[in-house]
Amino acid sequence: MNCQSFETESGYLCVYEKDGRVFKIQFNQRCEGKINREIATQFQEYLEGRRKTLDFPVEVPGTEFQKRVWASLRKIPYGHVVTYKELAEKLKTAPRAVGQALKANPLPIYFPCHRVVAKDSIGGFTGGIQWKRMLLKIEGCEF
DNA sequence: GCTTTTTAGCCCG
DNA sequence: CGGGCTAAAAAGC
Repeated sequence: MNCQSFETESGYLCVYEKDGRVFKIQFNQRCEGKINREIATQFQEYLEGRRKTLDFPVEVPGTEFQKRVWASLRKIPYGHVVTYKELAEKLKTAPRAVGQALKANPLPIYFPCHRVVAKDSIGGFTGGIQWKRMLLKIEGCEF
């Protein structure tokens, strides 16, 4: 596992890689370099199973609805899963709309969309269902 | 702008 | 399995 941080024209970028797959994470301008390295460390610790929550300030682009859904993801406890339907009921919307919003998740792991599964299956995950399985496994959740 | 299609779901027969 | 429901976003007009 490798995790690095860079400065780019639009903000800071954190890249982490495992098993040949790459996640790229973009941060807003307000993140200090010091905080940025701290963030990279948080991701690394999470992937090694030594950290349960990621916590740092971030601003992501999205509609009001999407941001509301993403925020709600962070209330799902570590190692716990909910279904699209349960989340939809909580947010007073429809399961498919939740799926749409999760698909647009700009910051996986920080917004733990892998903790949302379908009623009778694991559901989807952008960039590979293997990631979802792996992340759940890290959290000790066999699915 | 307004209309149609698409979607990481779900339920019923 | 196959349709019908559904809300949001994207694509089409």
